[in-house]
Amino acid sequence: MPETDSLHTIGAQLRRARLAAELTQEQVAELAGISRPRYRDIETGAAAARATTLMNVARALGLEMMLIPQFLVPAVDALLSPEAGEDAPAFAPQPEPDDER
Amino acid sequence: MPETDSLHTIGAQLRRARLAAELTQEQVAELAGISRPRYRDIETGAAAARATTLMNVARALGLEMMLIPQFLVPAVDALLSPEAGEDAPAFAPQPEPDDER
DNA sequence: CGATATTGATCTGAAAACATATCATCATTC
DNA sequence: GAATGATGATATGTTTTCAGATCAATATCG
Repeated sequence: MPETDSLHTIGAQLRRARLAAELTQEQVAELAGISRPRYRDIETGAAAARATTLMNVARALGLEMMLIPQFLVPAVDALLSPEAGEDAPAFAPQPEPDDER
Repeated sequence: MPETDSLHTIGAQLRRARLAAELTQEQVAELAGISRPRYRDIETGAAAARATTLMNVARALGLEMMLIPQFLVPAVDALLSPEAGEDAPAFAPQPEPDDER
């Protein structure tokens, strides 16, 4: 069970959110403060991002990274399933200046 | 808002889950397949883990990493609030968030 | 057709996450 | 007080993420 599966799952989720928001890879990368090639690798599952990078990318797409107790995952999935694909309502791409260096 | 806040938030969450499970840092590190110093840095928020590493750590603690649409975060938080986290009965006694419909 | 936009891909080099080893601190317990 | 166990911390070296640049493939459109 290579963790490449997890990477592809995350990437697919990001891609769906990105297309739903009608953003290009470059725009998401810009919002998340990373380069386009890097975002491409994350979205295609070619490479793992850092936790902080993934959080920035997720927020740029109107998503939030959360740690859920495993026994509550079904309940959360139930919350997600009905309106998972809702065309994004008020989603505010904030410039989010971050990433020290 | 530096992302060190995010790291501390995640770390605190991991620590709470670890103590609830009565595991040592070394045991969690072993379960997650990383070294103890590395897990310590993650738990204390001293350093960011890779997304894959964070997922392995989370699973070792009975947690699952999920990407939640931001507008659903309050609902998920409500699910988590009662007694998030430890000795898990097969299903949670949900206090029925008196949410209208 | 030619121009533009989006995405896929590769290369170089720097920065950060990793392992491993070692030592310090602070409890607890004998 | 000495021994044990858990945690904090530092140092060295390897691996991987990252930026930035560049080029190719595939649309889409005037």
